[in-house]
Amino acid sequence: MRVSREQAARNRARIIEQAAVLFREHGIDGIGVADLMKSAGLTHGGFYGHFASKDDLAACACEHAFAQSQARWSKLLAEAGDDALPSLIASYVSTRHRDHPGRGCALAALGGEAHRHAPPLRQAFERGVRSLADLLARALPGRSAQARRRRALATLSGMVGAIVLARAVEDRALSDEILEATDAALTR
Amino acid sequence: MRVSREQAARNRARIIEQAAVLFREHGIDGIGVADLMKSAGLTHGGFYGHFASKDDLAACACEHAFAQSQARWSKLLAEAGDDALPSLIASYVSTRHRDHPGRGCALAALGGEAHRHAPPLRQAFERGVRSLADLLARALPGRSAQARRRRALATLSGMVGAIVLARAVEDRALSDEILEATDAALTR
DNA sequence: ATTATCTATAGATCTATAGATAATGC
DNA sequence: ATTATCTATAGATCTATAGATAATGC
Repeated sequence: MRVSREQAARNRARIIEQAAVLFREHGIDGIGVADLMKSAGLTHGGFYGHFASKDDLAACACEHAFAQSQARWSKLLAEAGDDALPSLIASYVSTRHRDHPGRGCALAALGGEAHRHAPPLRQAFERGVRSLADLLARALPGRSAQARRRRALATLSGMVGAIVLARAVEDRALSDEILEATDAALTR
Repeated sequence: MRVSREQAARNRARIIEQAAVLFREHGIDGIGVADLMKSAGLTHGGFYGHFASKDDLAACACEHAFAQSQARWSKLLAEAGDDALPSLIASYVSTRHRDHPGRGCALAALGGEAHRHAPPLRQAFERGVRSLADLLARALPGRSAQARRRRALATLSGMVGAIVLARAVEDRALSDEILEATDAALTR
């Protein structure tokens, strides 16, 4: 049963959206094409009409996830006035973010496996790091643009590392402690 | 062809050592039992005489990797005198570490996928975080033990995040910049 | 006799493709 | 007629197990 050209485009967008969630939750190697398509309400055979390969979709899904993060960060930074940066950091280094990888930052969810995948995916990660670091740099204090950029990259490292560690440990109390300590250090 | 009890114990140790390298390089889901056994010079059928499952080996391999990190950190901290902490941080947040995940920190290499595995593995990660944070806390300045512990957890977040991000991006210059900026911020 | 390892394979994946089907859009 | 999707499957994995083999260790 064929659908309209518009519906096909919506289907493609839905595959990407669902993949962006499921990849972040299970890892790129942790979920198959059949399950991705099922979660978009399609059968797996139709996949290759939309994407050249699973890695092609993975790159599109990461691009999508980074665009969402960028939009969210921009909005938070524009809204929050003087406390913009601390409130962005607090919302990133939070139990809510830790507990919902599917809707969270792709750097934290998939950063560790990015280097094992094809160039398009790694390039999506690079653009993601650049754009998110740029947003931080604009919001950070600092004499020169270079000093702000350096602080931005270091801050991003702390944010990503805190979520990775908080998700990795079993004990909730230790996990909470990692988040609190990192938040305090970065907003100091 | 059977081997002696001692040789079997050495074989088991070699499987764990090799697995600790290969898991950090390829991810736990990224390498199979057959390849792990081959790299230890054995056939895959013998695997289940040594371990209950692949996840059982993964927990042992992470435990082993953390023990190595702990030994390395202890040695660095004991040797380096006053500059102990900055030199530990510099050796962690380095291009050398970034470029050799197989011999590097398991938190950076496997932290992102730990939460998708069985409890024994996550518990190994928890013990790893605790022991490495303890070593940092002892080397950090700070009025109270609690303040040192908080600074230790935040420092660990920054170290792990820097390696994750530096490995994820394609461009070497950006990758180097992430490491330098994080090193500078953490040793400031 | 026990047991560490080997060969062989079952059973369950997973990516990708081939060909059929049926609705769109010229 | 074109094409988006479906069914079915090829071919390559991967974990785990069963049974055979051969050397150790009582």
